[in-house]
Amino acid sequence: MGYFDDVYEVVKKIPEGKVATYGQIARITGRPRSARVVGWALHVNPYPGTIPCHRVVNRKGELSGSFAFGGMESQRYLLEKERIKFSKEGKIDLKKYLWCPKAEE
DNA sequence: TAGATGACTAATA
DNA sequence: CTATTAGCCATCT
Repeated sequence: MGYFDDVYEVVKKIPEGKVATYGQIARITGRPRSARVVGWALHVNPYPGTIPCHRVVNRKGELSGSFAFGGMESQRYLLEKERIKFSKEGKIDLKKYLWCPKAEE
């Protein structure tokens, strides 16, 4: 399905202990303005065992509000399990945990 | 088929 | 800082 596959390819590459934003994935996939499509791709999430949706957050580093895994609790749990900590407001410190694909590749 | 919706972001005022 | 507009593409009605 076109663009969705690109999104999945990128999201699958997110290493443990790191998070990525929709906009970031959108740029990597070559569509800097398709952040919505990224969100939709994760929303349908056809490969829940392959797509680490919990590592994808919005630009502010917070959870997206409508999680498709079993609630944001699961997302928070999974992230904390990967050494990612949340601030009081339930946000992630992007300064430390934001994935740097350029450095990875 | 056409119009509206959605886990978003960036630019502009 | 907030509010509004536009852009993207798959899916639903």
